[in-house]
Amino acid sequence: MTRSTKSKGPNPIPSVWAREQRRTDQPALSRDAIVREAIAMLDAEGIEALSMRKLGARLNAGATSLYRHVATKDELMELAVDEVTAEIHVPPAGGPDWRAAVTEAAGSFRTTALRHPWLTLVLGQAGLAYLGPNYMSFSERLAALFTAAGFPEPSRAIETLFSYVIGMSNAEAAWLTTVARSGETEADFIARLMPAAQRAAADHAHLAIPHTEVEEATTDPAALRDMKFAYGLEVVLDGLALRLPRKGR
Amino acid sequence: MTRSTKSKGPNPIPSVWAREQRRTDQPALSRDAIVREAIAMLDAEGIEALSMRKLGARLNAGATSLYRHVATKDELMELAVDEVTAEIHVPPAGGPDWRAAVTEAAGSFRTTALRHPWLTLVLGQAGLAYLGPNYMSFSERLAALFTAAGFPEPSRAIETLFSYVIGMSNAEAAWLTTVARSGETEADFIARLMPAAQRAAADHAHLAIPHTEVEEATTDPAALRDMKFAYGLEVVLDGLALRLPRKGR
DNA sequence: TCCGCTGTGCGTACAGTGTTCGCATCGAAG
DNA sequence: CTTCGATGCGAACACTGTACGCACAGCGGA
Repeated sequence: MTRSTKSKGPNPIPSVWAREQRRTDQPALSRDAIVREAIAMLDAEGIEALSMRKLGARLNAGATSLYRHVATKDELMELAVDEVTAEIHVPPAGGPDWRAAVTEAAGSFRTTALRHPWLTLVLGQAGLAYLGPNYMSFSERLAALFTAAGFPEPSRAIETLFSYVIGMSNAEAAWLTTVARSGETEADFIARLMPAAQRAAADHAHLAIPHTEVEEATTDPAALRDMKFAYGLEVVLDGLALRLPRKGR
Repeated sequence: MTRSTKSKGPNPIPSVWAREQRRTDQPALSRDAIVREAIAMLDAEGIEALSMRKLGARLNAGATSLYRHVATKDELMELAVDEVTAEIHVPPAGGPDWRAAVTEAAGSFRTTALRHPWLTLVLGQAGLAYLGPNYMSFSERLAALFTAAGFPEPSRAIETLFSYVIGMSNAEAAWLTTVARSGETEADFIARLMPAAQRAAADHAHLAIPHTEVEEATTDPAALRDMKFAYGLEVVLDGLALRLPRKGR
């Protein structure tokens, strides 16, 4: 008994009293808490800053403890995607103005994608597997909307529209991520890069940037982005409207 | 001299003769060779299988030797993107049928993106920096095409169209990557997953998959994808055509 | 012929990553 | 009180991108 107490253990003094109580102030480790914190980290620090160790640290837990609630990091990302999908608002089907409803849904997707700039990246990385409940109900509501609008092949129309919406949102999110990393405001960032951009475009006859656009980009870049998105959205909606069997306008 | 020859060195016998000649059979290490091999690896093994060590090994070189020709892995990816961009064919501006020309350019982008399924991922990851020469000339040719077609704001039209094209291609590329990882043919993969998909859609009234589509998906899935892409492309082009000042049809 | 220089390859090392394994500890059930 | 399943976690493994400094090849000039 008087043998040296193998002092290699986690506690220098192997006494029950020296050991700290289990912390119950923190809301404990649970799948939901993990996903919530992961989303917060992704939003704040970007997609490549999220590591299981850092996430564990923020939850006052060891890195490997997370694996009791989540099979793998990829699965965690799927859960995060599904969680965030719930933020997208799709108006109920059957309203009088299908274009307004679809515009609302598309805009809601965009603002969600810009609030969580990693969303479209993760969505694009895995071609499948996103059959989470929130994602399913999002799809269902969209399908209902387009069916009620009278589209003979609603899934085609949805695929077309959201290819545009996702593509555009993804580009915007990537841009905003770059801006955020620079630490400057968007307008300052643009102003600083403009000379280089114009020098690069100098050799190409058709790439000149009109003065009015330079003006707006350095004044209210967010408004310019809003307008660009709205423009493309109208284009796609116009094209889709032509597929409507008469009278749907 | 009879002391034990510190056998920790790279060569067991530290003799000039034991050392192997510098290999000159291999075409030497150069930036171009590195980029070419990187693209080959990306195409064959996917984006997350590319590591500097494996790439070095394939070039009969040490991992860190690559850094003499390439500043960082991100830079290497930019170079790969630009290299691959040269494969996209954009018809010359001023032809009689702008729709056919734009359709050709969009289709060429798509096939390139499907041949290199990592393209859209990398494109989306960095919002900027892709001002490589090939990418610039690609943009220039597109701008020329849309300007000649008579669009008052060609950059808006291009942005709209390619948001759709990139969004759609990205989704397809991700899907094909998933299929490839399964080791099955696309049709088999679909057939195996269909029951699960239908079970998942059972609770949602508007998500049923029409029988004709199930039929085609399990028979000639590539043709179905072609058709979906073409459908959305026509939609967008119809919408764009409405912005043409009269007579452009 | 020799010297130094510059460009190139690379072995070693560092700080990180996702994930596995086995041990310690807990609350609840028998 | 004992037993058991669930949970936390330290250590370890096989990787990753990349900085650093040494070794050496070829070359221009003395």
